[in-house]
Formats: sequence, structure tokens, C-alpha cells
Amino acid sequence: MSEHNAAIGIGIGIGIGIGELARRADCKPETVRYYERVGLVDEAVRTEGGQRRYGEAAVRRLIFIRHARDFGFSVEAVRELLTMSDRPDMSCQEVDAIATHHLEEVESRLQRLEALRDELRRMVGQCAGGKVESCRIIEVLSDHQLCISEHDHGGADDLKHGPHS
Amino acid sequence: MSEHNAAIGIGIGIGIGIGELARRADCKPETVRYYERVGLVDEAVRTEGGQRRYGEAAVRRLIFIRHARDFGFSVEAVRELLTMSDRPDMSCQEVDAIATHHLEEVESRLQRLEALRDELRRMVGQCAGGKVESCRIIEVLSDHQLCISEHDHGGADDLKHGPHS
DNA sequence: ACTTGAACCTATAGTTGCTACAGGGTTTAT
DNA sequence: ATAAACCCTGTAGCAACTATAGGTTCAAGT
Repeated sequence: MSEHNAAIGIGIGIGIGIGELARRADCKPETVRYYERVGLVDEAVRTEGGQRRYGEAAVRRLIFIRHARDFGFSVEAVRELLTMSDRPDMSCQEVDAIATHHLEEVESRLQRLEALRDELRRMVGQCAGGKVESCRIIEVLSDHQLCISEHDHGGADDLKHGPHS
Repeated sequence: MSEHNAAIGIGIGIGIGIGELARRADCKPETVRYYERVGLVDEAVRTEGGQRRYGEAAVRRLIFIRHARDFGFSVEAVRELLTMSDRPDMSCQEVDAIATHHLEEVESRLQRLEALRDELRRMVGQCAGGKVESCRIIEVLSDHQLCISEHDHGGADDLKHGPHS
């Protein structure tokens, strides 16, 4: 049996360590411990010495989480998605709602980022390469009037916060 | 003279308080104090009672900062831009370099966000509205193979970190 | 059995750019 | 004189990790 399990990759009574788990989901051990702390992954079985050991289920769950995070879903959204994926009999309406909402946020962010890009292009395009004194970039930054779009290309925040649930 | 200054908006010996300053640059007093802490704005003159008072120069500087932040420049980038705008005789090469670099980052982020949007659209579009069991969204999240783009649509980080300097 | 070195443990602080308190003091207008 | 509106400092919080310090355990080789 252990040959079979070796082929699968995880022996039943043994399991893999946190490093190997992290490698399989393309993240770091710290991230896994973080997910455990915030309750996205269950507390792992421990060896006598206190080290975490994981099985196939944990690998699948972590890959799901990392993939959803890759898609930009917030940790809270991932938590909801996980809850639902644990209940296969449920209607997937809510899953769809979360994904659709997220898509909308990504689209609105895209629009604002495009406006920002246009404004930056204009700014950079107008720099004649002289002295700071007459630098178009500095001027635009000093005077909002010089922007085409009336205020708010999304703003710095837009580039920071992930779209939530 | 105080009538004239009232017209300008800031009396010479008096100055405005932090609240008024913040209002003029469309931010909050806390933000101004934060900028002071990190050295983006100078320490203000204080009243006898210890309250900050500002003049026109501070208003201009803060507006510049907020505008640059609106453009998505990081605080560190803003610091450099400020240093340069303080030296009008310098060549604006470096200004241009910062802005161009920032533009490039915005553009690359846009691309990844577009890929993400496409993937999300596909995912949402394929949801047939049945049970979670057969939910296409859950499936895609469980299995990266189902993505069109080979891995890495930018990732969650992309939606969080602002583009730096 | 022993030793080495990689992997692991916990707890805590740092990242970015603010924002939000708590628990006071000051200014200004009536 | 008193109240409303403003301001002060210091600290903690947000998201989602990442990094570090200082120690323990595991697995493999000799």
C-alpha cells in the first residue's frame, strides 16, 4: 500500500510537511500558517515533536485557496467559496453572485486604471526634456486643472485594495 | 493688509489650521500629520497652544502630494518628485524617468488585470446555474488546468500593491 | 548511536498608506 | 463663561502576508 501512496505522493500515516505542502500550492510555509490562523485551513495533525503533517485533502484545499487568491478574490470571499464548495448539493447561485460581483469590481478597476494610464501617457508625452522649471510632468502634478478627466482616475487606493467578495 | 490676505485666504501671521489645509487638498488632518511624520511635509509652525499653522506654500505642497498620490505614485516616488520640483534648475530627466517607469507599471498591471477579467468572464459565463457539484466556477478554482492563460494573471498581489517609484 | 543540516516551531514586528480611536487640550464665537 | 468646533499625542487597526529571531525536530548518512 505504501508504494501506491508513494505514487500518489502522500503516505497515509505519514503525510507531508508544511514546506512540501506549500511547494505544491506554490506558496510559502508562512502563508499556510497564516491561513491556519485565520481559519481558512484546518489545524493540521502534528507529529510527536509538534510539526504539522498534511494529507491530500489539505493539498487540494490549499491549491483551491491559492488559485482563488490568484484570481483576486479576497480572503473573505475565498472563505465563502470554500464553504460552498464543501456543500455540493447547494445551488451555486451564491457562488455565481460572488464571482459576478468580483468581475464587476475588476471591470470598474480596469476602467479607472485605463483613465490613469491615459493621463500618465499624456503627461509623459508632453515632457520636452528640459529643466524641471518647465517640466510638464511637474506642472500637471502641481495643477489638477491640467488633467483632462475631471478628477478621480481612481486614485492611489485603487491600486492598493483588492476587490472584496 | 489683513483684508488682502483674507482674499488670498491665508493671513500672514496667522495661517490656517490643519483641518482647513486638509480640506483644501481634499484629504484629512490625520493624513497631513502622517505626511509630516514620514517627512513629506515640513513640521508646521505652532501656536502658543501647540496647534499647527500653515501658509500658502504648505497648501501648494500638499496639493502636489495628493495629486501625485492620485496618480498612483508611491509615497517614496512622491518624495523624489518633490525633491526635484524643489530644484527648478535641474534637468527633468529624472522626473521623466520616474513617470515613465510608473506608466510602465500601470500598463503591465492593466494587461494582467485584463487577462484576469477575461478569465473571470469565461468562468462566470460558463456557470449554468445548477448545483455547486457541477459549478463551473468552483471547478475552475479547483483546477488550474481549466484556465486558458497558463498561470499568473497577475495574481492577488497585483490588485493590492501600488506601483512603486 | 551520533551527527549534521534542512526543515520546522512560536511569537513578534514589519510592510503600505493611511484611518480610527481614546482621552485629553485650545480656539473662537456668542 | 461656556459651548462648539477644532486640535493635540499616542496607539491600534486594516489586508494579506513576509521576515526575523531564537530555538526544536526530523531524516539521512556514517
